[in-house]
Amino acid sequence: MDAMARPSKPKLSPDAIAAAALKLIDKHGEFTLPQLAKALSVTASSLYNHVAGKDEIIELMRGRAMSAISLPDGDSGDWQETVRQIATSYWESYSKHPRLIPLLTSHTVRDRTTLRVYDALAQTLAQAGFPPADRLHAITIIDSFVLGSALDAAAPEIVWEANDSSGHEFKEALDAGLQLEQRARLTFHKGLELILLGLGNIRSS
Amino acid sequence: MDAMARPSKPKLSPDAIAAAALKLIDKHGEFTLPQLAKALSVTASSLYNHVAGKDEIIELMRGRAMSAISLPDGDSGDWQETVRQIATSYWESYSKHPRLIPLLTSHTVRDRTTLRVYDALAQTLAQAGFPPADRLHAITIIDSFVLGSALDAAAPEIVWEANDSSGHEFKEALDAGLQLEQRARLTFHKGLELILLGLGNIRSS
DNA sequence: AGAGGTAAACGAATGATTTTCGTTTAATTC
DNA sequence: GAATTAAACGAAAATCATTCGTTTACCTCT
Repeated sequence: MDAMARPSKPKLSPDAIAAAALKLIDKHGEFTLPQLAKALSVTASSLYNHVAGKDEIIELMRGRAMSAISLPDGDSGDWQETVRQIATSYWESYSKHPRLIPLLTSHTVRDRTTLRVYDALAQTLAQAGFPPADRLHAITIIDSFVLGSALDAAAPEIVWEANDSSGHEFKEALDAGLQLEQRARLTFHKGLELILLGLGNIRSS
Repeated sequence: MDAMARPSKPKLSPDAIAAAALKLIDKHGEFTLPQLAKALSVTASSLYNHVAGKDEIIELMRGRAMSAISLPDGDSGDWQETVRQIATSYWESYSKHPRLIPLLTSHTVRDRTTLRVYDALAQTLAQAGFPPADRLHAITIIDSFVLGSALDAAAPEIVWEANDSSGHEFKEALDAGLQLEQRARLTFHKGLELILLGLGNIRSS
């Protein structure tokens, strides 16, 4: 029982690695391979038996977040309701791990399940009568807003910490705000409604 | 002329460092101190005579991007036009260096000029009659969308590269798109108009 | 004009990180 | 039962951010 060689049951798996990494991200906002290895009671080099490297671990975490998005099965008849469900689930999934987002933004998408979301949106909008060009605009607008909102939720509160030189109009607005978490959710929904309304107007023009 | 000690004219300055770093970001999407030092014909340790470290260099780049945003002087009377100008300038500034955004998102804001933009928005909305709570919502929605849109411009085209398993509705939408650069700008403006319209409706309700 | 202090470069060294490689041993397959 | 594969380890290389001591130019004060 001295030199640990191959164990009876594998101690690692891509999924276990991703889960442990995500736990570190949630707690510290970052992770290193030594940290991750220690959390898994393993050496850093052992990880390479299951993943190609750090980049792949990040992609695995993206996959976890994206596959948690629930997409409607059939056509509900109300495209706005369908888009609302997709976008909300999208946002909620990322908001559960806000500190993961900065990692993802500096990284090229290689994940397969990611496209699933765009496909669902495209299909819904197509059925609603959006021509191809408008479809792309709508998807991009929604995607931008969801990502931006989630990023906003990830940003530490200090971002909004008004200093002495800032006008009272901004301070006043800040005081009216709720806690960060509640505020982010409420603002997202307000913005989403606003966008859905606007998209409806565009379609019928 | 052997051992380079203090030169007659300083070879470095915080501004020169930030400019060189930004050039590296634009080209490679990242930068290391050895790279940066080589670009400036200097050793890495010399940088520490002008900046506190890598974090401060990133903050300097944020400052460059934010101070490039032009804010309207007085009240134009049309709050929507004013917000449009601010948001557009905001977006344009970041879109000139799209690959900088991921760096900034994983970083706490320490920059002074950043608040200037939020202040201008708050002031404009206050004059337009938005109560404090609505003001915060509006600012957050705009901020989220601008950042998300700029991030979208930063994402490499591969993000949208539909694979075999994706539905034809999405592929069709992609084919209708222009080049990445043009499309990003057009979509941003469409989305912005949509939000401005929605904010107007909210206000008068 | 000379002296003392500060500024700004360098090179070397430190500690952390990602990644690769060779070795060992358990499990599986023929 | 022999051979191959899988999965751990430890050691070592490459790169990075940062610190430190040294050297020398510039500036100020007397």
